[in-house]
Order: sequence, then C-alpha cells, then structure tokens
Amino acid sequence: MTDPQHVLSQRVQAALGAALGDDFADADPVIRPSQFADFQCNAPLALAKRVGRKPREVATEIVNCLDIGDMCREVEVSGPGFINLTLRDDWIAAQARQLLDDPRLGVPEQERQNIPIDYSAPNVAKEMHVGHLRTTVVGDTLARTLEFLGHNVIRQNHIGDWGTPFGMLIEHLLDVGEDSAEAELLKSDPNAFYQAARAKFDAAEEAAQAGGPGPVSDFAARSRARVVALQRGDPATLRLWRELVDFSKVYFNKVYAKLGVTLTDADLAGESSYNDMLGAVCDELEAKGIAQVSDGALCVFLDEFTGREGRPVPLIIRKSDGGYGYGTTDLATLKYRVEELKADRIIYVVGAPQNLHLRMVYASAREAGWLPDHVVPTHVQIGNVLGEDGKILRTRSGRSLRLMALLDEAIERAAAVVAETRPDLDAATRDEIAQDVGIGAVKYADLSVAHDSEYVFDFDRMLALNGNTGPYQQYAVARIRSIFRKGGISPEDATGDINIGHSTERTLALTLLGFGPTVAQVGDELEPHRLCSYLFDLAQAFTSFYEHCPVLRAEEEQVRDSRLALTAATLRTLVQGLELLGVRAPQQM
RNA sequence: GCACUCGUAGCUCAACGGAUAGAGCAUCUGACUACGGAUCAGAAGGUUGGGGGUUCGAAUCCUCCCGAGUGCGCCA
Repeated sequence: MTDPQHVLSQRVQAALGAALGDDFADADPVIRPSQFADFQCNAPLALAKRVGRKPREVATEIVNCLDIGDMCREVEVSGPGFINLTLRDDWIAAQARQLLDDPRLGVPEQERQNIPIDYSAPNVAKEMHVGHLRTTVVGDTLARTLEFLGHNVIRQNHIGDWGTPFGMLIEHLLDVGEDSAEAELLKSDPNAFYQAARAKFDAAEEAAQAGGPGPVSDFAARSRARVVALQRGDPATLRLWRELVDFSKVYFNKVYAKLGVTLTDADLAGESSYNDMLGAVCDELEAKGIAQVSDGALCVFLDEFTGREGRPVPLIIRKSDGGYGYGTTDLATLKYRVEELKADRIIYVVGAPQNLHLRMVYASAREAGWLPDHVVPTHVQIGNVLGEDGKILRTRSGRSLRLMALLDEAIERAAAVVAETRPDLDAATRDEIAQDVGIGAVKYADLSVAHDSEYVFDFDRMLALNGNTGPYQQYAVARIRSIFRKGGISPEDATGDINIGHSTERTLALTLLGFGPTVAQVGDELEPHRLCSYLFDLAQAFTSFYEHCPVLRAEEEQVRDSRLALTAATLRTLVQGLELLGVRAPQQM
C-alpha cells in the first residue's frame, strides 16, 4: 500500500466514525495534496452542517480520534476547518522503497471492464493530417493506461472505408491500372491519388451538365454505378475495393510505426464491417416507431435536438436514394459494441465537432434499447490543433498539413540538435535518439494539454529541453541511466533501504507515491494531460534532488545505497509513465 | 436563431467546489574544475472577459451580457 491519500482517507474515515457516530463511518473523506502540508482533508467542512456544529469543532474532534502517529508527524486543524496532515519521513521512505518490489508501482487494482476505444479512424485513400494526430495519440494513451489498470481494452480503429467516394476511387484505380505508379501513391501520398480522382469526377460532373454524354462525363456515371455495385456486393467490385483498402493499410501502418502507436491490422474495424447490419438497424427503428420517413429519408427525430428556427434535427439513417450514411453505421457500431463486445464502457476519441452527432446516436440507441443504462458512452472531445495565427493548422497554401511531413520535420529538427550536442556518438545512435526525441516531443506536446482545448502547435516549444516537454523528461531519464552506467550498477540491483536526509529527497520520495493515484485518475477521467503534469513534477523533483544530493559520490555507503534506490525508483516510474504516454526514453541523448 | 466547446500572467498552458489562482517560455538576479549546465536556486509578472446569484468558500456551479471557435437534413 503506497498511496498515502488512500491510507489517510481510511484512517480519517475510522476517526469520523469514532467522533461522530456510526452514521458517518462510511463517509469516505477526500484527501488532497496541499500547499500547507503534505495533504489536507476538508471533510469537517462538508459534515459540519449535517451535524449542526462548527467546522473547526468537528475537525478538532476528528483529530482527537485519529490514530495516525505511525505515518504522520504532524496533524493540525487550520483555516475554516481543514485537517492538515504531514507525513513522517520514515513512512514516506519505506513506502517509496516498496515501489521497487511492486511491479505495478502502487497502481490500484480495478474491477476489470470491457472497454472498446474508438480512435484514430483515418480514411482510406486519404492522407492522415494533423487532425488525426491527437485522436490517435490520445486514444493510444488511454488504451495503454486502461490496459495497465487491468481492463480489457478493445482497440477499434473505425476507418473510413465505405461510402460514396469509393465509386470514383475504384473507377480511378481501374483507369490508372492496379499495378501503376499512380496506384502506388496510395501507399505513400494517398492525397495525390484522391485528388486526381476527385478532380476527374468534378470535371465529369461539369461536362455532363454542359454537354451530355462523352468520354469525360462518362466517369461520373461509372462512379455512381460503381457505388451501387459495391453496396450490392458485386465480387469484382469488392476485389478492387479491398485492394484500395489494402494499399491504404500499408500507408496507415507506416504512419503508426513512425508514431509508435499500438494499433495493428487486428484493430481495424472500419465502417464497412457493419454493412450487413444497416438494413436491420433501419427496419428495427422503423418498426419500433422511432424512425419516420421525412422528405424521402428515414430519420430519427428526438425532442432534445433542435436546430435552425427550432426545427428538429434529424439523424438520417437512410437517405432518400436508399443509401446509408454514417449515422446508420454509428448506430450499428454501437449496437455491436454492446452486444458482441460486451462493452461496459465505450470510449469515442473523436473530434469535438462530432459532439452533436454522437449525442444523437447515443440517444437514438437508448431509445431503441441497444444501449443499456449501465453502459456509459463517453466522447473524449478532441480540440483542434492551431497554427501560430490561432487558426486551424494548415500549410501556407491553405491545405491541411500532412501528418507524415510534420513527423519528419520533428525528427529532422531533433537530429539537428543531436548532431550539435553529441558529435561523439555514431550516426546510427544519433539517428535513433532523433527519432525518439522528435516523435516523443510531438506526442508529449499533444498529450500535455487538455484534450478538448485547442492548442497552438510550435516546434520550438515542444522540442525545448526546459518546461513541460517530452525531451525534458527524456533528458531526466538519460541522466539517471548515466548515473547507473557510470557507477557500473544495474538499476535492478539498487535495492537498499531509503533514508531521507535532504528536503529534495523527501519531495522526490513523496512525489513517487503519487504515480498510482494519478494513473487511476487518468483511467477514470480520461485526461492524459494529468499524467504529463505528474511526470513533469516528478522529473523536476528528481533534477532538484540530482543538483543537491550526490549519488555516486555520497560519502557514506548507506547514503549512497539509499540514493541509488531512490534514483532507481524514479527511473522505473518515469519510464513506466512515459510508456503509458507512448513516449520512448532513449538510453542517452 | 438554437446547441456544443471555450475566454486565466506579455506568450503557451495548468488548477479534481477549498485557504495566498500555479508551471514553463520570455524578462531580471544569483550558482559553473559538471554523478551529463540540454541544469539548478530566486525575483518580478493576475480585478480568472463583464455583471448578478447559489454557499462557510467560486476560475470552477446557476443566470444575463460581451467576445471567439465549431456544429445544426440526405459527405463521412
């Protein structure tokens, strides 16, 4: 048991029962870190009214019943009725030392849940751009964290692999030839392929309107026919469609490999995979009287959703031409996740603009009985990434930024720094460091701000070695590893007792104990930036300790062993924390 | 018009209803024969967009205004 907040909460709870009676024995008082002491409890303030007495009196009474001498050196009532708690150094030291034997670093066991997480979701035959960065990176961190907490995470990469654009894409693929260089673009620069198809389609539309049939306008007609063939399940069309998807998979996997995320082909669950359910979804909604035909389209109208001029906003589940849109797919997906994946909790890591749509999907599914009350869908809203001008990040020409290009630039910039600072290393090692630092910087920058807030993308800031950045954390890890390298000691062998002598040792040890609660909180609230804040605190606590407390050069052997153990615990915690963020910590940098 | 997300130091961002709103950049002061100075110690910097309200206590909750972004029927 290494989580002081949890232990203190239990102690205070016992005292509450003793002081105020059995009615309060299950009050579960909240303990928070505080600037006035190590921890603070405000339960007396919350309970004072209930017992009709003054908060300070209540607090004093609780303190009198508190049996806590083994872990606290000071307990006092202060302010309007807070209980301030200051831990004993030897207790902190002992708990910090326990982390070294604990494979989970003090992270509490959770009740195991089935949790599908919907994230990344790029489109076939389209470029991944900055918008995909956050949904991919945030989703991946949540997946890693919930898995670490013991849950059964089911990664769901809901790729856009179905719908009207595929008619023109397939026709274009046929036109250029499946083995052509143009088709190869799908694996490296899919936008070029998509744009070509799009341009051809638009030109064909124009030609068709202007002068009737011809070889150009023919393309639009062929594309439309191809969509129908695709939805009908025509084998030849399906084969071509699959080829498009396969080409795109190669591209996705390139990006994922570069980015270092845990998604694999096994996690692909694109829109097409729900195709067979769409008809039944519509039929059932119609039969239950939830959906009605309006202007030729089958729609679900719900009272709580109104749009312009107070008119109800529909969730269109079957278009007037008989086709299905993403509303239908999303309903089928939700149904599948509840019924087949046995979801206890469903997480959508999706852009903030989709909020209304998702809420309508949830509401419709609840209405239909596909989403039981105990299953809670959560939309982790992803905010936009902005450029220096405060507008959505784009290239100078106004196009959205290619994710691949952005990652390459980050690596290049990191490489330039490494080349300057570490000319002693060989090229291969420098290259590896540049990869880890460049990618780590981008991912960390993305994760360290609240997922729903927009943030300004700035290479210089994210690659800085100071501040709440990836490289700062990586540097802290590199220095720790350097200590062990220089001392000829393996971190696993640093298992001595921890004794606290210096104030920076105390701060470091106490901060270490915060890892478990922080990870649990990230799992509950789905906010990775809290883990970043924590790791930044930890890295700062370590560098401060590192400045003030020599480890290898400590004069007494006992002090040296203690500091080595503290350093080893820090290393493990930082590396584990960064791993949950999907940020690699190089051996040196 | 309605809905969602926001408005915090010069800049970029934090703050789970709790005391004196915190970091980092930038600025200024200190500390280098360094277990890796890509650092550390410190200073300065705020009427939390504005007005009301809820309560022991509000950046946080409610309400009204001002401002920004996004979304509101056949793209996904």
